[in-house]
Amino acid sequence: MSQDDETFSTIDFAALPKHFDSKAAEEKWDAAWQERGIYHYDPSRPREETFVVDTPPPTVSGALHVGHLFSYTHTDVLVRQRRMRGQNIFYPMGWDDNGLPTERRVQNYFHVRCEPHVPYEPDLALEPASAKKRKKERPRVVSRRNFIELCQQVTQEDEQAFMALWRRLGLSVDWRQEYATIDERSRHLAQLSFLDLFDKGHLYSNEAPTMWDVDFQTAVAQAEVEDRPKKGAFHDIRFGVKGSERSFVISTTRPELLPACVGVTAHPDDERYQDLFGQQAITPLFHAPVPIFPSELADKEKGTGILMVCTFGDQTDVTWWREQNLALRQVIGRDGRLVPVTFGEGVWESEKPELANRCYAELAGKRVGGARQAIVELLRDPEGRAAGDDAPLQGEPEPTDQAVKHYEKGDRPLEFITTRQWFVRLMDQKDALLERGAQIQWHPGFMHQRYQIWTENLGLDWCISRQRYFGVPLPVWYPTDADGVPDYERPIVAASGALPVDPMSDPPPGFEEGQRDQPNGFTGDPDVFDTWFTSSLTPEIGSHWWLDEARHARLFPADIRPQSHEIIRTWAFYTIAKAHLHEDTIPWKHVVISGWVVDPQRKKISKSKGNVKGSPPELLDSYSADGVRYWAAGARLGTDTAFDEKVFKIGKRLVTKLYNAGKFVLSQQAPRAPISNELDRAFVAKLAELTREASAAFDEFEFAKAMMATEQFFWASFTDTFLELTKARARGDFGGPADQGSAVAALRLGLNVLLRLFAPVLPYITEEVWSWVFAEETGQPSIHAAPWPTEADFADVTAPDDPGSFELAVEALATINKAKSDAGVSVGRVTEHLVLGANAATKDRLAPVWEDVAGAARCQDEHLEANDGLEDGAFEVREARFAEKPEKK
RNA sequence: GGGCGGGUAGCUCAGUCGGUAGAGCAACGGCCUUACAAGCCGUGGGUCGCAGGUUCGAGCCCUGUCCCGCCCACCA
Repeated sequence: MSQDDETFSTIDFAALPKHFDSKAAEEKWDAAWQERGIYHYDPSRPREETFVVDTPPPTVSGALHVGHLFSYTHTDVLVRQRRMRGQNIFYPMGWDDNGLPTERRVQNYFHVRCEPHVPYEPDLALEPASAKKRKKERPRVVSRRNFIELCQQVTQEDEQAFMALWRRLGLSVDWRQEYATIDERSRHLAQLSFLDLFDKGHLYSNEAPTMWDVDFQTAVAQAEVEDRPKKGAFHDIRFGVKGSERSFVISTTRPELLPACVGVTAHPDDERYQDLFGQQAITPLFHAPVPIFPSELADKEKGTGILMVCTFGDQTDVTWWREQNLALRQVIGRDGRLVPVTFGEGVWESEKPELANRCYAELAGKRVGGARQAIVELLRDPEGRAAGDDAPLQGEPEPTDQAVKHYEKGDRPLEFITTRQWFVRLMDQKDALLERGAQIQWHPGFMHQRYQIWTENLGLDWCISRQRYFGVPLPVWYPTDADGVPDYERPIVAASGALPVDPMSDPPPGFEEGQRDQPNGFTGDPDVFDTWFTSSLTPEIGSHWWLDEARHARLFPADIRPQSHEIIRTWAFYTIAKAHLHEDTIPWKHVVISGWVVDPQRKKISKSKGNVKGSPPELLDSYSADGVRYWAAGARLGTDTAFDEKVFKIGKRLVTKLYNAGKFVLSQQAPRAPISNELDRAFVAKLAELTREASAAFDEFEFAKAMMATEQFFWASFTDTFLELTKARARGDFGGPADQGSAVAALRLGLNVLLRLFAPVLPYITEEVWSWVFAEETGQPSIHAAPWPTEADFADVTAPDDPGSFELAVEALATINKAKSDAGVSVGRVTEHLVLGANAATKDRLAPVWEDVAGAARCQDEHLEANDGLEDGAFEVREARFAEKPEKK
């Protein structure tokens, strides 16, 4: 590098490698950025200068896929632009290692099973289990605390790998702000959240029918439920009426629930059944008398219009059961099998207990599917009838398509099973939560509706307890009476100073460990939280809510929550609910929703569908981090994007072009001079316009628009045109030192500004080129700490005399190039003689930039002629003679 | 069943206030040109899903409709 006051400082062109080594640059610059701490959050700066990101913690249970690269790049692009605008960035990274996927992995990896009731082993040291061991030996039983420690051990390796990938992708995360959803602080805050909600009266526990997964054997929340299409069949079954010859036919898709029938209902206006209301129906096979009542919820058009109410077939059954105060006959057990019961005893009323028990013996112990087959056979036998002469089953089952509720991670339909669970009251907060949603800005705006619809349709309080082992324990114990029976109505909640606690290994306040599960002692609640109970605190985990009030005040509410749209009903919704219930506020100002990466068939790319194309490391190797980021940044928020390798290639090409253009511009030697030439000033005016456009787009979170405008300008207005037009003058082929200096100054300003406009999307190549000259010249060692371009960058350059002179020069050169193309000669061929026509006005306007056009066309003898037949701004080559192809050396 | 988003060149996508349809890639033709052949110059390519309506004028606004994707819905 040479430098003095008289000339521009330049690079030695020949000293730079011919090709840009992106992988080496990624290693070099990542290390430099970490070392300089340019991503560090500065707690001393005020809140209004700070931009707080509530980063989604990726699940640490598998590998990251291309969808992660996509959406995390979006956030990073926004963050980098804000950083250049001078904001103090808080950009943490969390790891979601809390939940079922990790639980499964740890079980497999160490060949262990968690059992909350066994004691903690402080010195437990396990090795990964061999395949042989997994096959031959029974899994080792460990305490919940040990299980959590094993999890942390397993996830640590993955977290290292994830971090390496994120850093290579160029995410400008402050790694000092790392957290995991199972780490001590997250457990602490999740339990604090429980305590606070408990104190405020937003929590309750009760024993009630809850959606239950029979495989995982846990309660699940409404948000974790999805409908799946399933083939079912209507079974028409004849019921009797007590003390009457009357009968009626109900239609059901779940005949196996017949023993659980506790009522019959029809619409109050249904004339077919009005005479039955108030009477008792008799079920076939089990001959249980059940009340017949009217209900607006019954649909006259569905089935036969009259239906059986069971405990429990669906949510409506639960409603009827509550409203009508019906009996509870729970036939399906927690494992999904029909439990043994005896008809004629207790709630299991029957007018023919002997027949009922004989029939039920065919069902007991079977799963739902088996029981259904068995009961259909029983129903074909006239012996079980409750009315009429024929068999209870009327005709053959009629196939139908149904939508059946499933746990999103489960395989079998959910059942409603009565268990004791903890709930957060949300049904009384719906209006308030809708109002909170309206206070947040959603990008794109229509995503707000997803939130609204979900909130409006919310039908249940939030069930937060899970009968799993790995997770954050509920900080609750129950006192036991003299018989050792727990009193669930008087829960003992942990003291806030003692958190985090594990009630299965820690005693509650005021008790000794020796009193555990003893009469007049206590028992620990073995359940853990729904993972969303912790995940919904990510803004508070980042801000250290309650643990550091001053920090919390500076970081909460956050500015942006980036996330994908399928978890609006879970992550976004619960986070809003928590901030509302805890602090009576919104958790963030903006929600930024990325779309999905889809395959050419428009299906979401996911590992389970097997349509994942390239692994992230492969993509980064093939196309460089900048190339991958280019692809991601080209997608608007909320819009799905096709996985298209062509786009990665274009990104890589752009990186190469920036490298080459940078080398060229920064190796031009010339006397220092202000930007004075007409063409240069016209170019700068366009550059200023681009800057305004890109800045405005970023203000609206529209990074794709900003990048595409910059890219368009870079090729069409910089490398292909301005650079070609000024090349000869920059070399000093004509004009004086002022003209030459003006050209080089404008080229450098153009490069400098374009690098900064590209920097949020292409952090590596822009930093590389920036480092050659601009870092020292501007005193900004990193482009990522340099200011985002503004009007101030162009303040010293006076406006062009003719704002259209740049376009005229481009058009004139294009006209000459076309003549060369038509003549089959390269644009580099010397033009020995040229007569260019334009109308008089256009000719006069072109005059100030004509030398540059002629220089770019390599003219030796050029003439401009008036030709009033042409339109304004149009040119015509009237005479041209090109040099012979030079001899090859 | 309700709602949201999309449908524009072979492909991926822009399209501002309603004012003569754009870019890149691909294709085709030419070019080794003192930054770059990982490049450059040029050429062709459209019933804007379909049908109506409003308007002097519609890719854009209104109505209907088809297709794709997604979200939601009490599954008798």
